[in-house]
Amino acid sequence: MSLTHIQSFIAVAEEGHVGRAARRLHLSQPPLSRHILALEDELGTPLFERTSRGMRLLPAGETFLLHARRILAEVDAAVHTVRKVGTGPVEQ
Amino acid sequence: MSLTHIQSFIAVAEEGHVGRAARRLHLSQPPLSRHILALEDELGTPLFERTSRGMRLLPAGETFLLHARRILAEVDAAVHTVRKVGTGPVEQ
DNA sequence: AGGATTTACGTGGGCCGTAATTATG
DNA sequence: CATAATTACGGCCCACGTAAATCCT
Repeated sequence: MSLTHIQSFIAVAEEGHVGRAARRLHLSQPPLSRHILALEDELGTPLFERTSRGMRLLPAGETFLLHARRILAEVDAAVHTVRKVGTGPVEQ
Repeated sequence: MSLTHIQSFIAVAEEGHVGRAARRLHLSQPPLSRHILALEDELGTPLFERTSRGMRLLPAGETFLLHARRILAEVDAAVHTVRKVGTGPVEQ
């Protein structure tokens, strides 16, 4: 599992489409598709239903989406908070 | 930033010592040291004070440690929750 | 001088992108 | 047959490990 995989998952979940998500991430489809497959493999369950028009979230995917967003938000918070603490006190 | 870097940071913070943390992570010192340096670079502030006996957390490091643990806990929760959802319902 | 971190440097594995393949309506 | 996802495959980059250097007490 990696933060990149999580970002990829969120993009595909929101676009419902690997191609569009890939453009949004400035990435080509194959690696993006592999990110999703790797996640599904690691989690031991499919996250999307593959249709001929794209990908739709399964229940497990909906659940993971909530967690995924929380993880990235937490990372963001960490960065911003630490930057503030780091540059706040005297900083010799 | 990567989950690996975060794990590395936590290990060094808890051991107060790159060498011991490296053994605990089954990794050699140089990459581990680079993980910390990369984090500090990305966050724009030092996280540890380097002493001749190891490394001690600075205030920014203490702050980051709280967030780091929350991030990994969130990842863990995501994995376990999704595994449950995935294997729960009918699973045709 | 001893114990620690950090830099140099060469190598191997992993990830990307192009191209080909498969699947589905 | 068109559109979407996936697999094959070649190449580059990044991260590791060994070894050397640096720093501090």
